[in-house]
Amino acid sequence: MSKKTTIYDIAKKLDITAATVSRALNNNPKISEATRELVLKTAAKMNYKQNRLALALQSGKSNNVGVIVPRVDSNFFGAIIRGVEEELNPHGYHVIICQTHEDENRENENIDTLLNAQVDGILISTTSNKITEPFNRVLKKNTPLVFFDRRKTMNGVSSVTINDFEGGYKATKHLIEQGCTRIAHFSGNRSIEIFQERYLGYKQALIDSGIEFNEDYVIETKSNREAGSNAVKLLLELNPPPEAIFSSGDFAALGAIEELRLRNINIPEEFAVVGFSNEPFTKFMELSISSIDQSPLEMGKMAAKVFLEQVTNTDNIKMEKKVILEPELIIRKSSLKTSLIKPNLKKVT
Amino acid sequence: MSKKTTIYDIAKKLDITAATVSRALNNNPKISEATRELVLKTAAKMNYKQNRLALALQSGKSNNVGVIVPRVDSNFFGAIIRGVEEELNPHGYHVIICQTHEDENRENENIDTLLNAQVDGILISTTSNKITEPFNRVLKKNTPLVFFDRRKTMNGVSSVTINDFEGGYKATKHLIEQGCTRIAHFSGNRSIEIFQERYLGYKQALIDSGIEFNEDYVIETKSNREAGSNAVKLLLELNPPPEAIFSSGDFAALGAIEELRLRNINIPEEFAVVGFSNEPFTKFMELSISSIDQSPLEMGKMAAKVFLEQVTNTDNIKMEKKVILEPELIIRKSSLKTSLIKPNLKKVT
DNA sequence: CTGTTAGCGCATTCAC
DNA sequence: GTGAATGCGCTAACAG
Repeated sequence: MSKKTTIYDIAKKLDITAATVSRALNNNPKISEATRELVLKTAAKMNYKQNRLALALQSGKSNNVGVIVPRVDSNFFGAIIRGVEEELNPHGYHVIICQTHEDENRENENIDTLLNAQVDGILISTTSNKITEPFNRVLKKNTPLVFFDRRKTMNGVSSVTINDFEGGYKATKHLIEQGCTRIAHFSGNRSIEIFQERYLGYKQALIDSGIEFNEDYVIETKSNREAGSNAVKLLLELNPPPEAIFSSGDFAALGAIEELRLRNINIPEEFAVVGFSNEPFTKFMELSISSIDQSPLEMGKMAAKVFLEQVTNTDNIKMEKKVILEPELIIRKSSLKTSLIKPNLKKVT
Repeated sequence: MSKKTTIYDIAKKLDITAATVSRALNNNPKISEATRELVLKTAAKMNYKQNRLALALQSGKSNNVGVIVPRVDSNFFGAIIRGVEEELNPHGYHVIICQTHEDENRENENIDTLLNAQVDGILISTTSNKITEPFNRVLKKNTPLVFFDRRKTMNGVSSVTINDFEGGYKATKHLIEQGCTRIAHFSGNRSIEIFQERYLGYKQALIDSGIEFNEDYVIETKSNREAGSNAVKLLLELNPPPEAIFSSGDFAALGAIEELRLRNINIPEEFAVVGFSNEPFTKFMELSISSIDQSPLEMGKMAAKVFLEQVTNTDNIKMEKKVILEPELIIRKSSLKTSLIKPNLKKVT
C-alpha cells in the first residue's frame, strides 16, 4: 500500500521547504546546484512520483485530450486514434476515448463530461451538423477543438479532412478511363458533408468527360453489404443498366459485387466497381476491390498536430486551420480491365 | 472565455457557504429542501459544472482507467476497447488508451505515466511475461489491475482470457471430423502463453483421435501473409504433405490459402484451413475462412466488469478472479467439405 | 441544518 | 537561493 511520497515528505527529510523541492524538481534556475542534486537524489531514493492530478488542478492543464468517434472498433477510426495517440504521447498527453454510436445526444454528453474532466482539447469526428450547446461551451471555455473527417462549419474551429470531392472525382475518372460511361453511384446520406462532396466529385468527373449525368444512377445506401446488394438489384432493372459503380462505402461495394457474381456478371469486364475507405478486406479479397484510401493514420496525426499548434499559440486568440488531405485511389482487380479494348457488354438500345 | 463558475461563486451569490452548496449538489441528506432547490436552481442558472479534477485530487479517485494494448488499430483490440468503454462509461469512468507496439519498455513507461496520472485501474494485454518493477508499483499502490487476452502470472491479479487450449482443440477436432488426418499447425511464438495453449489444444485433439503427432507439421510463424505463404511451401515439401492446417493466426492462414491456390490445390477438398481470431476479412472472402472467434467485445466488457468488482469490494484486500471465455469455432468454406466422402488426395507412399 | 476549518499535492507569488 | 504564504476547487470533519 505504502502512502505515496509527496514533495513534503522529501522536504521534511532534507529539512528544507516544499517550495524548494518543487523548484529543484522543475529545474528552476534560482536554486543552488548542491540542493538541486540532493533533492533529485533523495527524490529518486524515496521513489517520488509527481501527482499529475495536483499539478493539473493548480495549473488548469490536465494533459488529457478527448477523442470522440462514432465507434472505436473500425479500421478507420482505430487508425485515426492510433495516429493521435502516437503524436500526442511524446508531448505528455493522454488520450481519452469516447464513442457516440452516431447518436447526437451521446455526442453532446461526451463533450460535457470531457469538459468537466478538464481536458486540454477535444478532437472529434462529429455525427450531426447541428451546432449544439456543448460545442458553444467548448468555445466559451476556450478549449481547443479540432474536427476530423466529419466536421461542422464553425467559426474559428480547425479541421482535418480529406478532399472527398477529389476522392469521388478520382474514382469516377478512373472508371471512365477504364472505358465505362454508364457509371452509377452509391451515395451515403448527403446531408452529411463528406457524402455530399463525394457525390459532387462523381458528378463533376462525369461532366468533365462529357458524360451525361443520370439521376437514376444515384442511389442512397447505408454502408453495409445488404444495402449494396439491394441497390445493385435496382440498378440492374434500369434500361440501360449501368456498367460500373462508384460506391461511397466499401461494404456497400462488397454487397454489390456479391450480388453481381450471383448473377454471373463478370467483374471487372462487364461491370467495374470502386469503393471508398480502403477497408482492409478490400485488399485481401480474391477479387480485390479498388478503393479510395483516406490515410486515417495521417489524419489522426495531423489532427493531433493542429491541436498542438493551437495549444502552443496562446497569443493568437483564434486560429482556424483547415487541413485537407489528398485521397489516394488504390486500383485493384474490381475495376482494372486487363485489356483496353472495351469488352462485350450487354447490348443496349 | 468566461471564467468557470465554482461553488464559491454560487455560495457568494446566495450568501451561504461553499460547503452548503457542495452538500446541496451532492444530495447530502442533512440539508433543507428549500436551500437544496435554491442551490440547484441557481447552479443551473449560473451554468455551474463540477470540476472533476478538484474532486479527483481531494478524493484520490480520478475516475479514469488506463487500457494498454499493443495497438489500437486492429479489429481485435478495437473491439475490446469498445467493450471496455461501453461498460465503464455508464459508471462515470473515462478510458485512457496507451499503445505498446509490442515493446516492453513502452509498456513499462505507459504503466508509470498512468500511475502518475492517478488512474483508478489498469487493464492490460501485456507484451512480455516478465514481471517488471512498474507492475509491482501497481500492486504496491493498490491500483486494480486486470489482464486480458495476454496475461502474466501474478499473485492476486485478475485476468480475462479465452480458453486458447479449447480453441486449438476445437479447430483441430473440426478438421479431423472433416476427414483430415495429416493436420499441420502454424504456431505463434510459444513462449507466449496463448500460443502455447493453442498448440497444446491442437496436440491433444490429435491424440484424442488416435492420430500420431508429427513434429514436422508444426511451424512457428509470424501472423502475416508472407509467413503463412512461406510456411505452407515448407509443408508441401514434406512426405507425406499435410492435408490441413490449423493456424494460430488468420493472416498466416490467408497467406497459406493464397499459396495453395497458386498451386491449384483445391480448398477445402484437397486442403482444409482453419484460422484464429475471426478477423473481419475471413468472413468476406469469397472463399471464406473458418476461424476461432475470441469474442473481443465480450472480453472487453468482462475485463471492465472485473475491474468494477475490484473497485467495489474495498473490504477484500485481495481478490483474484480468472475469467475464461469459451472460444467459438466459426465454420466457413475453407474447411467445410461438402460431401463426407473423402476427396481424392494426392497419392502418397 | 449550516458555518468553519482543513487538506488533497503542487507551483508560484512575495519576502528575506 | 530559500522560506512562508496562498490558491487551484472541492469535500469532510467538527462545531454549533
